[in-house]
Amino acid sequence: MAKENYQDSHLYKIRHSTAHVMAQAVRDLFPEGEAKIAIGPPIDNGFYYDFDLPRPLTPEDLEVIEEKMRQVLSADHQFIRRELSAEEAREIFQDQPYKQELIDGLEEGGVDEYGEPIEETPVISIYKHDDFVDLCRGPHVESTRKIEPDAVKLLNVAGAYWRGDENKPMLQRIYGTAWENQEELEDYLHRLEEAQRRDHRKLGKELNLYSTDPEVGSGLVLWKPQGAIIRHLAEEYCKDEHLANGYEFVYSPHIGKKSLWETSGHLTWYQENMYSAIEIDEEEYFLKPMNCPFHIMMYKDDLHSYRDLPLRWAEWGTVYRYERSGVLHGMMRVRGFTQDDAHIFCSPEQMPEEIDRVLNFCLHILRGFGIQEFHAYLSTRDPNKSAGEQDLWDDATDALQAALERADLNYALDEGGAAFYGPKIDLKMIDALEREWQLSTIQFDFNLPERFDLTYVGEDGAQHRPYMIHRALLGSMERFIGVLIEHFGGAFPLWLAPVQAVMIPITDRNIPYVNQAAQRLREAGIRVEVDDRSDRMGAKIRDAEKQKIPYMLVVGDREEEAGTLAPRLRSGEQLDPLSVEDLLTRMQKEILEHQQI
RNA sequence: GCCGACGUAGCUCAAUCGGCAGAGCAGCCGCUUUGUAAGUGGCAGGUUAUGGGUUCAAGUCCCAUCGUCGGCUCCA
Repeated sequence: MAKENYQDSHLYKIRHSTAHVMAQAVRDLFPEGEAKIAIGPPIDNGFYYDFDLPRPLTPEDLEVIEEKMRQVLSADHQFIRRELSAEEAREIFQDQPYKQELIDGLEEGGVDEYGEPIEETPVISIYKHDDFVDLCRGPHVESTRKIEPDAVKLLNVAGAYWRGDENKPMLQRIYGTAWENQEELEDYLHRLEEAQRRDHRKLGKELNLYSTDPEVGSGLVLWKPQGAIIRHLAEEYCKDEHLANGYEFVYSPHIGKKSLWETSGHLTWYQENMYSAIEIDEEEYFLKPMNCPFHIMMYKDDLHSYRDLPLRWAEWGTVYRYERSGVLHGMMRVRGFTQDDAHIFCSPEQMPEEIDRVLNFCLHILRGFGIQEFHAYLSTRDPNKSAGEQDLWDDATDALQAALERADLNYALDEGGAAFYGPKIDLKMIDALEREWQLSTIQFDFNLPERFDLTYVGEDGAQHRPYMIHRALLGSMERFIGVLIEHFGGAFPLWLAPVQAVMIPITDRNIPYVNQAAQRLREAGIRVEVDDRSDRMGAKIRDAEKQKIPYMLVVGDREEEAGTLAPRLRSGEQLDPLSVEDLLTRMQKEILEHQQI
């Protein structure tokens, strides 16, 4: 739903109004004046409200609050708007320090009551329902009667900084959801449950793809065979495509001397995200948080002519970054990960075409994995923290924008969101719970070529500064496979499935025939297993379904006599019996499909 | 890092008020030879995350550490 439509919708008003009712209920849970209320906007799929309370809220509190809300909602309390002066508002909210701060902001102008910047001069208004008054721009439903009590549910309590600033007090945030009717609420809760089934952490365990261990360390992923084969296949496909698209591969070490990271500026700008120094022979080394300095040193090892450019150097480079403990998340946000990194060195003239190439290559790769939907962002310069000449920035930003438009991508502008060293395009995917994860990034760098004094000899015989583009298409193997697990809900397409087919003999009599057929498939490169346990077929099918194996090949006496296999797909669909050769043809065709996009 | 919740067998979970650590699945050993989502009997499996404390007695209460989850902040 487009944001504008949502903000004008009835549902938006319902959620906004429900947030007020929740704040009222929370206020009533505490002695007068002890509950300080902050802000409570509608969000996608619900609303929240932030409070500063004398004690932490418990799940039991949520039930009490919900019950109180139902009482208020089943009565007919009008939402009444009134505009007033800052002076009068301060009087009304005299025991509410957070509201006082909001009123100050509104009076100064330039921000709305949520602290978001706005163009127009804000009008200060309050909304009152029952005995609860809140500073609010609205809009609201006419009356609490317009909200269905059975379509409201409080979900959880979380911490949130006042005004999103980690130097400000930590408040308690209650998340809730509200819908037009009970059926919609239940649909939503059902969708949430479904989404949780797709969580890569859950599937990672069920499908035995990866693990982590406190003894190894937080945010360090152990790729088990079933996960490693998926990664291997993904890498193999990508690497072949890189070679076919004008890239060369390089390798670089995992550590580098302190002086390297001083020159690159990482020790100045990035040290808090780096693992601490390793000292040996009175020399300090650091684990690499990025691959760029190494690729740059390789560039510097030779004298380059304009005829050599562009150079496209790729590396599946494993980097280590200290991520704060609270941000770690399954495979999606980790401390050690392998980027499908590349650096492109080109002349200024080549730059627009290179950007185009990279973006198209990126889209090609993602489509090869069946990924069609993502959110594209163009991040532009923050004048307060950036290196490089403005006209260089303008050229680069124009090139990125032009490439996005030529590729016919919808994108959002993230103004001032660029890194200090250059503008960028990011592609983000959403996970099962609609959280965004950045995968692809195409970044300009006006900084490192300067710092390392990179040059090439131009047609004119003079030294010129090359342009440098950092890019990662999958982002990191950890995050990408994590996203992919959720994208497919664990049911990987045939080419990526760890086990592509399982042979299911109905009786032990059929095992020799089945082994023979399996051998033929294996020789043809199919990853096949034989389930020769003395279990019933039904149990074997159940296990294969749980492992989301694409092909179940049932063989009983009938098939054996006819020289066929009876395939069942994981969708439950049963195909007509096929000979091994016909099955192989079918599977091989299906395996290659992803490359023909 | 911050706020909150949580941590019991490989997995999913029980264990009343602080009073004998238990089940299903998975595993192993049998029996069963099966026709499209769980055949059946037995065996084994535990320093209740780790370390301290309170108590006659701790999975349960307290403290610390580690880890996980939900958010926030961050994400060159």
